[in-house]
Amino acid sequence: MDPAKPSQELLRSLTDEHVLRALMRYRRLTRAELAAETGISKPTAGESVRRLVEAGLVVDTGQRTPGGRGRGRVGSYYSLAPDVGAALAVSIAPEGVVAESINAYGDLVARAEEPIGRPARPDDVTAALVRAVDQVRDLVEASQEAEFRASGIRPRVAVVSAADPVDRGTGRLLQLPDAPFLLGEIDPVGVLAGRVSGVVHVDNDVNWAAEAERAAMPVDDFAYVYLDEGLGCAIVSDGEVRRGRRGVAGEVAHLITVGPGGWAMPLIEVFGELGLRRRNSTAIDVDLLLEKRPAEVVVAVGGLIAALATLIDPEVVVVGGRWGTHLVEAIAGEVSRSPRPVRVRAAAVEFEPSLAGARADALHRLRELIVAR
Amino acid sequence: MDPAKPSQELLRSLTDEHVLRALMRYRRLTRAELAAETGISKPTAGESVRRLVEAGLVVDTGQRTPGGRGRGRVGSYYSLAPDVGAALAVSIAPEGVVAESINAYGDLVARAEEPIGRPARPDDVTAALVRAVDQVRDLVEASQEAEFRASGIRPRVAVVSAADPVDRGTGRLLQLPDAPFLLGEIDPVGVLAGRVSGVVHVDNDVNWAAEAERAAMPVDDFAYVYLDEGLGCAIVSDGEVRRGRRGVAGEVAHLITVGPGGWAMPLIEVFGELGLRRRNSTAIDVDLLLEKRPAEVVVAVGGLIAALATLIDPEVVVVGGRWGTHLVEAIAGEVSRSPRPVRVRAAAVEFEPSLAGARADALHRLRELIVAR
DNA sequence: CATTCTAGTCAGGGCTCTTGCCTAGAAAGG
DNA sequence: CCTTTCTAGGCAAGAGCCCTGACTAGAATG
Repeated sequence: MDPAKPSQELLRSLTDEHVLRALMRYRRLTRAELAAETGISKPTAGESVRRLVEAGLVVDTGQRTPGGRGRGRVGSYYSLAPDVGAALAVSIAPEGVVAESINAYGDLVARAEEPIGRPARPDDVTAALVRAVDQVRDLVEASQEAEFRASGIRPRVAVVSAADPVDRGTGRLLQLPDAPFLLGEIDPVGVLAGRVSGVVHVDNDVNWAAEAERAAMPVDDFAYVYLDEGLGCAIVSDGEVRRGRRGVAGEVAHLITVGPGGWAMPLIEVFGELGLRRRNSTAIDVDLLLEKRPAEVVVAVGGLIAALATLIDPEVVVVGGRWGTHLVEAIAGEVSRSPRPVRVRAAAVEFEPSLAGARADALHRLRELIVAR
Repeated sequence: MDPAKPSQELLRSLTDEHVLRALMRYRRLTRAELAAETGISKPTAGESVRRLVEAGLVVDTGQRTPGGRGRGRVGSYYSLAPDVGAALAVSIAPEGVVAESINAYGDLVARAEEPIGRPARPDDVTAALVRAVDQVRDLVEASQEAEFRASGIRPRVAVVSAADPVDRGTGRLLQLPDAPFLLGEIDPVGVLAGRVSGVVHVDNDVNWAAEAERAAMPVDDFAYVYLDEGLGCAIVSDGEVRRGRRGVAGEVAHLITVGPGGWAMPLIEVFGELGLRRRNSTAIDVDLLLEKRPAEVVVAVGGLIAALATLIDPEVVVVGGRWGTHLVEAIAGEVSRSPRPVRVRAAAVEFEPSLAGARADALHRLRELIVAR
């Protein structure tokens, strides 16, 4: 049965959920403010606060409404208890690992960055991941503010962005045949399992970048094309990132497009054909590409975007990645001359887009955990 | 706010919804059976029945529990009131129009078929649509069973399948440049608006066929490739048909694939190149194609499926349509030799797949209307 | 020091759900 | 034919949740 079973308990839990969400949003509220904010009556809101304090989810901050509000009785501010916990957001890229601890308000509690030497070997990447996460834990532990100390040491949930295809079922990084594979066979779930009390959720960095883009703009159907050392693509349909069966939707290296001379050819081979792949690596040589800016690359990407436009009918195609952002205008021009033109523009979220998406999801998951009990 | 506001009214409506859904499923139940089935207590279930009878949504059938059940007091059977209404499911294809009236149990109440002469001109199609729908209404009206008469004359919702691209916003048929366009500029919403008391929902026939396929098998991510006079493709991701911004996701005629001689070329042009398009029409000549079975067509479809596999990562690609079903094995063989093989099989729903999908959606929408009040 | 004004509580009441018991009434069995 | 058995449905009591409206506590204002 889809709809929840009707019961008084359902009502009560709904009330508590409203109160908790209001506190997540406004950080601290008096009982009266809670009632006004949630639309619940004052006695009911007060009763809910009493329950939640008893359950340890909400605390009296000790703060009182300041005189500045005018006359009247002073109110007690309540907020979420420190031990509702924190979430971990991690970005793993060839340049390095970034780990952040986020509390239920969405505040950044601690952050650590660990560079990775070139070329990135799987063991180095795993080691950097461990160092970054442990450093965040230490930072939280050393924090002066007691409220953070209790909450962040062992995150309740972790969300990881990785710059390679990720298996949707296992969370492991996946080497697809002949496609750029930047990090190697990392298993973030295994590494983090002991350091997180709950779920470790891993996904591809482009999917997270698309998630950040989605949150930043009111478009329900778009594609995010990521053009950097690796090639990536994320699909947002009906307002959600669509990952496909195994989670490798948008792994476009093998998409057949127009190659040099008009031949049909997989996208990744275009770069090989033009001598734009790094020696001893499947990665694209971005510096060389930006120096030469070959028209063939623009045409090939145009073929990719035409395929996206045809198959998923996006409102707009967002282009990101180091060389993607540089060539976005040439690509848009190429697409506008195709038989099915579609709007093309550069990504709106420019700073750490993948981490931004992972962070937003980590916050969302943490809040769900708190509300669900 | 996402979660519903807690209130006593919410509980009551949830109870009523449970009762209504149980009646939709089991057709007739006594109060005691309703309580057992929904898990709600007897007095509450009884009270809900009283409310729903008063609201006119439920009626005492007059039937009583037969002695066959053993001793004990006889119970009264309740079922949905006849005037909860019916839904209309319509399929518009070049061969003709089929219209069906469906009641809230999912029973076929009436059905009419109207052929269309070749070639199908827009006016003929619209006329056939009108005739079919009116004939269904007359059949319902003439029905001996009073219960159907009251319910089906003016459907509460209509779901239409059309064998051309459909604009998601307006429900109109959409001519895409140079793609096969079989029916012409029909406006089913305009035609049916006066004949239906509620919404008229139109979508492409391949999307509906995919919907029927989805209901028939436990797969959340697949693509449905439809190969007939027109070329179509539907994408099911995370358990739902994804239509894209305008609703023309999967209009694959212009997808770039491998053409004769290895040249990159839009899929539809492959058929022109091979002389497989009908004279004075954008449609594919299916008989000729099935006679010649050119290897180039299999290769071109293989390119389409490779693009689908790459971009949306389906668990399986389902092939339907007149020549698709005949060539499915050759296509599967071609795909299995590609660098990203994916399972390919023929569609499971063979009889009127589009109508089956539209019918299921019509039923779903009708039930939602009844439950929502 | 009286007034004003707000946070929080209390009292009363309505509604929904549940449990447990009772009644109606037909079939089964002697 | 009468008693027993057994189930559908109703009734009564009670608990829980939410709401309205009134009241109390207590600080700032003037």
